[in-house]
Amino acid sequence: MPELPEVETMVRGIRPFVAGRELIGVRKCRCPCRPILFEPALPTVVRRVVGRTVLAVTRRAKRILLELDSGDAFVIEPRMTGLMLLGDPPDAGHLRVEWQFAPDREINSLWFWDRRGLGTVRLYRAEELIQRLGPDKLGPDALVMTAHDWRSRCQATSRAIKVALLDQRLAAGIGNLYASEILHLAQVDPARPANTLTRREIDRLAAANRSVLAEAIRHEGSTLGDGTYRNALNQAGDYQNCHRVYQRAGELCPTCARAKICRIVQAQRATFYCPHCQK
DNA sequence: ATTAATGTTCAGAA
DNA sequence: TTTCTGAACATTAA
Repeated sequence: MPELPEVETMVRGIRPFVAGRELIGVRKCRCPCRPILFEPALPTVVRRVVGRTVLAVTRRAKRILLELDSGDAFVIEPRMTGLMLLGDPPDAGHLRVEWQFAPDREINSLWFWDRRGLGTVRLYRAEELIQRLGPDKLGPDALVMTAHDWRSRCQATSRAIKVALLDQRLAAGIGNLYASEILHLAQVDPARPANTLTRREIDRLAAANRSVLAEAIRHEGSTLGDGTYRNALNQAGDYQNCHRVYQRAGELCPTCARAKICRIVQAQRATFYCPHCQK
């Protein structure tokens, strides 16, 4: 489940090895699963990128961008189980794409590995980037949202705040795991309609958002029970050990120690919260 | 051995 | 316009 902290960790992991390198090839791997969604078709991609240099490796919400000196950019969406890898993959059977760089260093390949195969790799022109990833489509990045952003965005919807947090137009980058964690730290009931939050509560939400995401990045993301998420060198993250509520139903609330963590379902997704201290 | 659950995004319906 | 539902997919737990 790569969310913002996991994708940021991937970007930081591959950047030193990829930025400034010249591409000499891109290929789809021969994995036994269905081929990855690749746009445009691979021969077109190859023609447009071979011989180009990767100027920058950046993150837009949960997407990874490889920005080329031609103005084109690869936009990679890991979705559920996608990983960007420099080292060995968790298993060789789900490798999807290989980017090949001029063979002048120890690491000359970047891989996209994806067990479930929901991830996508696209090549956008500069003008397409603005159109398809611009603020109208993507919303402000959760890592840099201000308290003022939070106030205006929360006011605009009557959906439950937990459900609204998953809307990438409201806060780009938050997913199901961090939504529960952020609301618990902010002590806000996940079922509260977003537009009923007080100014004070929204300020707590903004602060909790920032501290949870920053701390999760510091721990290189969360590797859950299935062990899918890995950093660029195929190492697990740490933040699952810091989870306050996520997948901790039945455990005592770490804040109040008076109630047990509950699991409910909102918009067909699991939510974890403390019924005592989240109001 | 079926069946449910997992989570992100998008298309399409309400 | 806004909100909701289901599909895409692979793997595991029940």
